Amino acid sequence: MAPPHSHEHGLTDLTAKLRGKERRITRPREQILNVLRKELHPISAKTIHEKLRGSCDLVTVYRSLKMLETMSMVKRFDFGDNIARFEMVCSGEDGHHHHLICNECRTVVEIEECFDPIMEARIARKHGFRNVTHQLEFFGLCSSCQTA
Amino acid sequence: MAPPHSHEHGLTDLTAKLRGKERRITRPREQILNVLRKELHPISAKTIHEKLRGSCDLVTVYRSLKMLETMSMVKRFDFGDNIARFEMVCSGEDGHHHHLICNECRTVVEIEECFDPIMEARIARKHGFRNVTHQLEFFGLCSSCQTA
DNA sequence: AAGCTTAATGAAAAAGACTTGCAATTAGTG
DNA sequence: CACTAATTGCAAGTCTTTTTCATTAAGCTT
Repeated sequence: MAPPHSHEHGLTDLTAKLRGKERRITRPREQILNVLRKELHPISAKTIHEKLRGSCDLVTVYRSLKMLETMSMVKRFDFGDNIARFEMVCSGEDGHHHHLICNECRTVVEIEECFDPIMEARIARKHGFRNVTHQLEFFGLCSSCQTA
Repeated sequence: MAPPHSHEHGLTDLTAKLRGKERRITRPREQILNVLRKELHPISAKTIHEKLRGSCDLVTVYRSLKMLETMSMVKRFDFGDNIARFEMVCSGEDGHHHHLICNECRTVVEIEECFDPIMEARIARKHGFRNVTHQLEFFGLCSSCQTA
């Protein structure tokens, strides 16, 4: 049984997910997942590319991330600075959680609290929407940046 | 007494806010506020520029919006597509609210429900953050797009 | 293990949102 | 009316992400 947030998703899962779906397991995709597996917080395509130290093109990172996102293996987050950041989805979970970001130093903290799902369901029903999810991020000043 | 969400913010408020602050009331700024006043949902700089039909440069729209944002006269929203959208802040309010966006046709619905402020305060305290706010948007499939 | 089909990659260029530099303009003051 | 500094327009630049297309290589099939 995998511990929660273990980020142990890897080649095995990739193989399983891609099986039968005219999709291929490639070097760049493995490597990108390896990088992501070690990260505790969402990182950008550019950062991933840097950590890969030129072993594949930045364009491939973008393409792979998009593909992995449609396979629900990574989740995209938006911290309001026009840079998409990605986190590996733990196997068995849907990757839904939120972050608290320092406006000053951009430190990121994972948040376990969530918007009330009952309220979300009510909002969906009220407006006739289906498959409603939400994107929620918190912003503020971390303790270090309050004094500085 | 202004009705809630009346969007009646205009030249008068602009004058009041800018008074004494080495800032000027200019044609483009008035016009941008006029456009924004008529809108029910957040719109992008590009859209504003189009509605102004070339009466000022797109760059000026960007600059004005940034300025109006620092004056708390408009609020920036982020619908996850790397396009900043702006809404006029109703006088007397802080403009804090959320939206429900259709993933398919991009229809926008204003949401009055909000994330529990007590929970937000707890999150802030727990991690030693101050001045914590949140960005919350809902995404789903609107009724029209469910059938299509 | 060689061959084949087609998905995936790299490299360059493009797209798109937004910013910056700078000379020309103009708001608002005296 | 003149003057000063904020604001504008235009061009060019930045930065993230996408597209094009020829080349490479996954993963069957035999």
